[in-house]
Amino acid sequence: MGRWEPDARGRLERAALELFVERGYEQATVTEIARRAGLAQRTFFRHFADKREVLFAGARTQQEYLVSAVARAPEAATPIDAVDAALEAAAAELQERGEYARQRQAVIAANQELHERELIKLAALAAAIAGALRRRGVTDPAASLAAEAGIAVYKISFERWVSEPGPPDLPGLIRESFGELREVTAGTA
Amino acid sequence: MGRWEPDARGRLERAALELFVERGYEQATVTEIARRAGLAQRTFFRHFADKREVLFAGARTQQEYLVSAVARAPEAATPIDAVDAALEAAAAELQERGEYARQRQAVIAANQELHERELIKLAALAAAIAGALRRRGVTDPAASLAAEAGIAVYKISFERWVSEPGPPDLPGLIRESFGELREVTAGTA
DNA sequence: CTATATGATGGCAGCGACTGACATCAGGTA
DNA sequence: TACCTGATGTCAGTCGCTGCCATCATATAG
Repeated sequence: MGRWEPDARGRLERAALELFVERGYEQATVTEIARRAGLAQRTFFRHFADKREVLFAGARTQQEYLVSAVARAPEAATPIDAVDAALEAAAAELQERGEYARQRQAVIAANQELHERELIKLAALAAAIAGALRRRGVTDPAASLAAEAGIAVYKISFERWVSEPGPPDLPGLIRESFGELREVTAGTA
Repeated sequence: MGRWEPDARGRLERAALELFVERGYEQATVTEIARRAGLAQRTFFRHFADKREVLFAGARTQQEYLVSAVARAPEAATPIDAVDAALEAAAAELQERGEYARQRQAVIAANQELHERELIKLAALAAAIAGALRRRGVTDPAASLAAEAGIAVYKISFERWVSEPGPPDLPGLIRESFGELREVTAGTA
């Protein structure tokens, strides 16, 4: 075997998730993760900006997917419907890697630092979706509001999905939550 | 002067904000902050869990205020109206310390770590508001959705408030944004 | 086939955030 | 006066993270 086994980045991601599951995020040092992947600590930080980032490598792909999904929604769709459709599509993708997603989410939920990182990724997602809506001609603050509301719906739906025992379909939960949001905001005043 | 000057915590908060404004969050070390407050580095970490937390000391007070404001909303108020009223009241309080708020927000906006911490504080706020709504008899997921939607409105309104040159009233911006959220979510489907 | 350029990696020193353990001091109390 | 309690100081040590330079594998030029 040569000095450079292929897919160093992927090996680091898998080694990290393994160690985080085995003994928790804080108890696993970067040096250990790198060693398990057959690499040096210094190399870890060449692939990931910091220790948390190793769990969020897929965020960029997900964001690009969501943005393109918003862009290709029917021209007649309202902003909120475009966001709904995009999130349901992304949820369907996610659900196929259900086991990985649940394991990863358990690690994140057990650690505040990771929760913070997740929130800022979701905020970036909201900003990207708002941008996609503006490119559809939606003006602010409607674009930002639709995007943030969509992310709120996604957060709540995802929490219900991981917490519930059986495997209900995530897209369905998202659709329901959008409906409930409509009822909640339709109030008086 | 005695060994223990009063209000060590407050001195640390002020020294930290000063240094962050002067040369940025990352360039200011905890040791420097403590020295400017006339204390040792170790004492800083007895008052604040970590370096970021020194900027978020008021979050707990704000959360208690919001929860009680939701609790004392008229019994007939819808969930979203209760959240609206609470946020407008909190915004009025905040606006009185407008100069401090803007300075603090500038520091936070310039640093990603601080932005992350702010987001998790807002998420905690949303959870607390949802709890207050449940105590009013609102069931989930309506309670969570109303709370998250409210926080989304707050985020967007606050951003507009700090970015705009003149000093428009923050409560008014929040009220407007709730109205726009209603229009956005009222879409078809 | 050899020399060289390029990119990925390793090793090391060092800074700053954070923590545990122990000593010290001010103020109150028996 | 002796003691107790809480806030602070000091010190050593771990870990995340970075800059710097050496090293190795592969590709390409010659």
